[in-house]
This record gives sequence, structure tokens and C-alpha cells, in this order.
Amino acid sequence: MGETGRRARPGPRRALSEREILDAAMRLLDGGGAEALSVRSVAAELGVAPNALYTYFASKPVLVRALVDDLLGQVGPGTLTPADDDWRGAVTRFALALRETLLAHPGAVPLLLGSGFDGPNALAGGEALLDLLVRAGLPQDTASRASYLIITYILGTVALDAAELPPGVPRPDDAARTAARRGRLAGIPADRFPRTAATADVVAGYNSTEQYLWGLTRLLDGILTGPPGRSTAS
Amino acid sequence: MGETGRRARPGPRRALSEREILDAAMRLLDGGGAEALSVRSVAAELGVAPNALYTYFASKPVLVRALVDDLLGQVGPGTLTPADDDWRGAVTRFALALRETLLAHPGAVPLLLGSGFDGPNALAGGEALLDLLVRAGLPQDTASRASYLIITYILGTVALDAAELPPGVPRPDDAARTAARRGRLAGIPADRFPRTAATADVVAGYNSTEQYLWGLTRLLDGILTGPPGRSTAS
DNA sequence: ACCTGAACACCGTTCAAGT
DNA sequence: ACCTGAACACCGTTCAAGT
Repeated sequence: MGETGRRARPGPRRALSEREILDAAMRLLDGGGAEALSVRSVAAELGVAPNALYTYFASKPVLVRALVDDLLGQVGPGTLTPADDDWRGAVTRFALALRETLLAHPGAVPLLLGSGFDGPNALAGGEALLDLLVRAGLPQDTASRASYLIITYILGTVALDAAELPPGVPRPDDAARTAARRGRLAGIPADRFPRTAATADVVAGYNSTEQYLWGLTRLLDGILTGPPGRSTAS
Repeated sequence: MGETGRRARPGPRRALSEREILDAAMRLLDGGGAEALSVRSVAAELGVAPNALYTYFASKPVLVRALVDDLLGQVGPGTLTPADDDWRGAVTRFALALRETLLAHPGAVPLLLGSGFDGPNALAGGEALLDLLVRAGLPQDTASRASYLIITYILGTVALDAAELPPGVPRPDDAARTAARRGRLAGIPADRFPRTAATADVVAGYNSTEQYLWGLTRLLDGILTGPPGRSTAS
């Protein structure tokens, strides 16, 4: 391992940074899932001794929390801001963006659920969503409850979705995903699970964007508690 | 649980079984969270060599899946069955029972989200919920989508809840939990998160049973997509 | 301030061997 | 069939030391 050389092409593996560490960690996560992420594997990825990372992160849990919140920060920041009166559309865009960001890194999802949703970027996202709901005209306390309900739905859906995605391979599109699930559903005994078998076509699509939007629409309808029929989502 | 030997008090640590292993694993999980559960710690708990467990479970992931599904099997089996016409009440009872069972073992929740919701008992629970919704009069496909929406809400809520519970100590009641959260919320900058600060009383209660039921009610209202006001839940 | 070597107490899993 | 001893390739973290 050389050092001091100016042209760092194949050059020295020095000059670490938080950014570089988080990027390497995410690379490992994407390649092999949560179990591929270790202090030692990150260090190896960066060509550095394992304990070098402790200069930047006090422990592995601290690193993981930073990684997770960093990912949340990648959700399109403008997704939730103005929303020309169409607040259901804005919530829908936000929900889609957050889901897309997380499912692009399925290995990070169990880490997110394990670390909690309380980093700076998580707080900022919650605030933005809440602000939107208030500006939409919901009473403040209702808006607060509703924002948690929405977050809870997004994360629950994404968690079940991500748990089924194998690490290291690109995420299949909805059609392929549904087809694969339908194949697996063919194996479940119809006499013991008749309703599940009878609706296998729907069950196969549980992880689809379409089911996601269906659920979100029901949820927003329920929040309004008013008569349906004026959905803007989708 | 002794067998052949009559006085197995300080006796031989033999005669293992799947049941005994799962119980020991859950004990460790309850005592120290997910990180306290290792093949070696379970073996030590049972006074047995680490590799002895491989007679019963092919690998740690297999053990974890069994553990998680076993826990799901503990949800009151009758919670969801007849429901004298009051299907919202039945769904509510089911949602409360599932949440209670999982939050009694918060360390198991990240394992559940990581393992997926596809064991035999998970399937049976999904079937029972779906069956209830069909019998309630929902069109079959709508019932199927709705059952997934409900599951997704329950698991998302429980995941965020469990992530905040420290292992090894009994779960605080809602009042204590809310008070502790409010204390922490006092520390967030009101200028950067004005809406969150303004609704801190609500935010403090995000993990309460009351908020849980509020969300569930909105959800069921949305599933009906009809006019509100005839909620049976709670 | 930042990195390394070496060591600590752990992991999950396999293999050959014993009963 | 069921368990053990020993070993393998890993973990996260600490400590003293180097620059």
C-alpha cells in the first residue's frame, strides 16, 4: 500500500471520510444484504484496517443508524413541498418516492426497522408530511395522527416487500414479481387455505405498486372519513 | 419436562427437543434482544454443545423462522373466528391480540420482519382474517387486498413500536411510554420542526393503544369506502 | 488526528468421532 | 439417532503504538 503519491488512481487507500464509509457500506448491503455488512467487510472494501472505522463511527450500531438516515435523506426532497392544492397527489408522490428509495436498497430495510425511525432525516420527512396534511386543512392533531398512520403503512408494506427480495440481484418488475409469487402460491394446499387459494391472483400481487396505491387510497379515504369517490391518487 | 431419569434436578442436560430449543431461544430474546440470540447462547442455555442444535434445526435462519412462526401461533386462535355479525369488532380484537403477542417479545419483531411473514401460522392467520372479511360481505378480491392492508398496518406499527423498546425490561404501560416520549420530544428544535413540536402531545402517544385503534378505525372506514359514523371498533 | 498490529471474547458451521 | 471435541473462517471492539 503506497502512500503520499499525488495521482491516487490505483493509489493509496488513505484519506477516509464518513461519506466514503457510508458509500462502501451501502455497496456491501446492496451486494449481499444485511449480513454482508460488517465493520471488517467495510474496512476491507476500503483497503483499511478494521479499527480505522472507529475514528468516524463509535460503533457498528452508530454506523448503521447513520447509513439508514442517510438513505432517508435521498428521498426526493421536493416530493412533498408545494402540492398545488392536490394534497392527496402530494402524499401519493411522497409515498411512492419513499418506497422506491427503500426498495432500491432492500438490505437496508431490516436495519431501518431495527434502528428506529428517529434520525434527522426521518424527523424532517415526518415534519414535511405533517405540514402538508395541516395545510390540506386537517385539524392539527388529526394531521399528526394521520401522518403516523401513513408512515406506518409505508414502512410495513416496504418491510414485507423487502423481506422477500433476495440481495445482490436487481429488483424484478411488478409483472415478474407477481408471476413468481403466483408460482409459489400454486404450492399451498387449497383445502387448508381456501380463501387464500381463491384469491391467489390478488395475493400474488401483494407487493405490486398497484396494491400499494390501493391501500394508500383506502387509507386516505379513511382519514377523510368522508364519502369516497373523489380520490386523486394514482 | 424430565423423562427417563426420575430425579433430573441437577441431572444430565440431555434429551433435547425442538420445543425446548425454541423456548430457550425466546428466553434469550426476551432477556437481551435479537443480539443475545445466538446458536451458541441457546446451546449454553441448555447446557449442550453448540453443534447439538443442528440435529433439530439445519441452520440459524431456520431456527429463527421456526421461532417467529411459533410466536405467531400463540395469537389467541379463537380471536378471529365467529364474530356475531360484528366484523369490525372481530378485526379489532385480532389486531389487538397480534400486537399484544408481538410486543410481549419485542426482540422477535425485527426477526419477524427479516424472515418474512410466510410460515404456516402466518398463512393460517392471513386465511382467517381474509375469511372474516369475505363473510363480512366484502367482495373476495377486495377482501384479499384489505387483509393485506390490515396486516401491513399491524406489522408496521408493531415494528416501529418494538424498535423503541429496550430489551430485558418489562414493557411500560401507555402512560409511562407517552411520558417518556414527551420528555424526549422536548429536546427537538421547535424552529426546525414546528408542526412536530406543536403536536408533541399527539406524537408522544404514537405508540399507544389508542393511536393504534384510531389508525385501525380510519383504515376500516377507508376499506368500506362508504360514509363514516358507523364504526364498531373500540 | 488518524491509522495499524495484535489481541480479546465472541460468532455460525462442519467434520470426524463417539454412544 | 443424537451428542461432543476440535477446528474453520469469521465477528465487533479495545489497546498500545506509530506517524
